[in-house]
Amino acid sequence: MSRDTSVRPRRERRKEARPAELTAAALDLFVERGFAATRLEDIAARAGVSKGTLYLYFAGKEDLFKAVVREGIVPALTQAETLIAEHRGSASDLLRSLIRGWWQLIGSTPLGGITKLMIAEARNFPEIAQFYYDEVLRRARDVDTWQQLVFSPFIMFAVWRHSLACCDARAGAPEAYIEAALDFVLRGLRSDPGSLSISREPAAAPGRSPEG
Amino acid sequence: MSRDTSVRPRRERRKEARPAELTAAALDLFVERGFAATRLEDIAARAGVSKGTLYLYFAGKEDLFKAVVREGIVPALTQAETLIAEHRGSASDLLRSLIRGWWQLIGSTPLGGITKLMIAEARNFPEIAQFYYDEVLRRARDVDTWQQLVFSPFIMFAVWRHSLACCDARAGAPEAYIEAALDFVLRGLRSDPGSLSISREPAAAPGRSPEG
Amino acid sequence: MSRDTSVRPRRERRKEARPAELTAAALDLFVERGFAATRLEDIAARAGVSKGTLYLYFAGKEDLFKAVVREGIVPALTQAETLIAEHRGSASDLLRSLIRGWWQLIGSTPLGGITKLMIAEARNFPEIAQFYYDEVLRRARDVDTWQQLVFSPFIMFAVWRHSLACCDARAGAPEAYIEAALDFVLRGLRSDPGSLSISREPAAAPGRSPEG
Amino acid sequence: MSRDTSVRPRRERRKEARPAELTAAALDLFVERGFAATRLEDIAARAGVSKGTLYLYFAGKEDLFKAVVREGIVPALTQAETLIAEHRGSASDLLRSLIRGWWQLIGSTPLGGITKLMIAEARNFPEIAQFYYDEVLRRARDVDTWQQLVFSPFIMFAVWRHSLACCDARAGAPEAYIEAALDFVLRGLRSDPGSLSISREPAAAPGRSPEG
DNA sequence: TATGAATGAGTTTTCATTCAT
DNA sequence: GATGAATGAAAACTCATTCAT
Repeated sequence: MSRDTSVRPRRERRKEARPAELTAAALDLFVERGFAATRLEDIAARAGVSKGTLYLYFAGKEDLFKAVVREGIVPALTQAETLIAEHRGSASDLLRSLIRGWWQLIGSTPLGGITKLMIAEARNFPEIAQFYYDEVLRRARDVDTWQQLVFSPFIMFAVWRHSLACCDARAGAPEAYIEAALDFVLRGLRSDPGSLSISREPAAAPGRSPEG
Repeated sequence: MSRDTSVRPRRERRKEARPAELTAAALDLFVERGFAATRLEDIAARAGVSKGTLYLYFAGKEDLFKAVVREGIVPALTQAETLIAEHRGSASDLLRSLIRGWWQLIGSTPLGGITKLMIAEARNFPEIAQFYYDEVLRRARDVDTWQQLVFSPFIMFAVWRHSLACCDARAGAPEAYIEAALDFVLRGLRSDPGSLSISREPAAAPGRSPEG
Repeated sequence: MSRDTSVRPRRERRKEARPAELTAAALDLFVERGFAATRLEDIAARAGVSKGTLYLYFAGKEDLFKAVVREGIVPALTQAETLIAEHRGSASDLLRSLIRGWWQLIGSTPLGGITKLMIAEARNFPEIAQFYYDEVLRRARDVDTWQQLVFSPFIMFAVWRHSLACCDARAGAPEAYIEAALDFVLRGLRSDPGSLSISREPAAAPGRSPEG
Repeated sequence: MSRDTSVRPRRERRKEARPAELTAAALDLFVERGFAATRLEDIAARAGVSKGTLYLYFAGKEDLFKAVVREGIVPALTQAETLIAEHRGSASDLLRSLIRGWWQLIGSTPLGGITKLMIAEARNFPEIAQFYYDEVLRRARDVDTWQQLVFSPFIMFAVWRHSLACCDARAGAPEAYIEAALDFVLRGLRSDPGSLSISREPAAAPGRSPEG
């Protein structure tokens, strides 16, 4: 019951929310400035707490960074897996659903910045990069080169939004881009039946057109 | 002419080469670790000079960073412009030439890291990002959405090589990827005559197939 | 009388015992790590209370420290004075009784660490050091140089047990050491009649052998 | 040639002297306040340098501490060994020489504080304590209990000077104490022929009086 | 020019102390 | 009374920058 929560003392409610508030603040700043250039004090200020409070929840800057990446990735993975598992329909429909779902849950939210973050910090944090690689990228790359081609316009777009987009005066219509990119990618795949094998079902078997 | 240089006293030769040696060392480290996490002392050490020497050629860390980006971009631009200007043939041939040239001169060299660097530092260095955007990206984006789609596999690939590639055990054959990506992209463009307008000549006018 | 206490509600009993539980925990940790290196949180944890509770009984870290020293010293002094006052017999018997009593009540208990604590912190807490000096050391030193000589083996031993003893693999038999030291010291005093004047009575007058 | 040194640039001369200047300053403050309560900035100030300079010579506070102990102990050991090796005469003469030499080189100098430092910090720095124990104390303790008894008046005295002595208004005449203690100790040993075995020569064999 | 010792401002981190619950 | 989340002053440590040599 929600009444239960509303009765809880404010302090306690805060204590539970704090880690998420802190990682949210940290995500924004890490994505914007990078790990080294972000001051812990700024993260704390953005989360509305003092410097010391941060250390009640995280062992240090690096630990906070890891939490940011982990928390940013895991929910996204769950979503994607649900989407794929529940999908009934053609492979190209699946791709469309996946990308659109990604845009809603990740691409258009602060989580979209994680990719930029990983790109920028991968070599400074090999373990985290490995984790990201294993959990997020490996499966896609397991299949074949085409996966990279298929996804790069979308990844590129997410990274762009968190870096050089600030130099681009034109507002841009993200959704329009996404749709155009989908068309483009599906056209690129069309004459290569069997190359679209995101779903691991026979649906994507050689000889079968991705359009189903 | 080159004999002239070889006869010069070593000191003098060194003096002229210094800035380039320093920016080369800085490029490597900035790309690997990012701006904030790179220590000037490490750059100096890699260039084989002392920390103080750096200040004889650059006003400070930020100045060095700007020099790295500028020196990394300008020659690439010159090359690309030459390639485009001298091109005689179909638009899709031009694209192939451009990408292959880019791979040779930029993608496969340390300069390929500049893109990652700009992605990571754009928001910390708005002026440099603007410079990069104006000189490198604007023209391509001036035309239409398709440009992004066309280039993202290649940009993505370059960025990849300087970040998460370290987690990828498989060696990978860069050239094979480039060629596959070219085919993919050209196929994506095929049914949209007129959308390929990289060269600013009538060659890319609507109604004309990229294949010529 | 003691039944009275055992009937009291647990809370209340706790309340009265708290200060002693806290100083006991503090004594252990101050002796082990020194004042500055001991965290209030660790003391609280060892006493089984929260950090805040400490402030209900002591004004702060320094106040707690003073209480530890005071509580550690006063009972010992009372004991020693009782022993001396009640003593009937030779001066050397008194010394034996004193040292053996000290070992039972102080040397072999956590209170033995107080000496080490005072040695380590005297210059950081001049007032407490002065208090310790006035109450514990002055009288002994009032007489003459011999006092120091007589007591140093025992003081040394107590200090040792709380510092470098941890490096000594050999278990050691404390009581044997104490007895050997007593013999040694009494022998050192023997040819110097009158030098043993711990008790402030004429018993220790010149010309009288400590053996009586 | 001393002229050689005098010609050296001031900077360089300084660089060589710095570590010793810093450990000297650190010794004073560590002995006075203990490790945890001593601020690195105070050490630097006492040595006449800035905080950062300290880190050019020592990896951190703990490293500096180790250097202080090591540098304080090693020369003392060398001296003691030379004294023992060169000694010709009775065992009790050797003891007198040793103690007097110790007083001159250690006891009366800042190095005398090392013992207090080790007593206070042994449990916080087990490795250093072990080093101190192995190098300084083991040999003496290897023989028998008597060693502790023999040396405790002197050790105690050194410790005293660096802790509670500040509470003692009376100036005190150190040398007089040392001499009195020597007499006392030798008397304590006298009736136990053979127990004085500091020198490892037959001179100290059982049955032979320490007086030779 | 070139060096590298020295600096000190800036950042992370710790922990005694407070106070709302 | 008791708690423990929150605070912020203080201390360790880093590193861009300066400057005497």
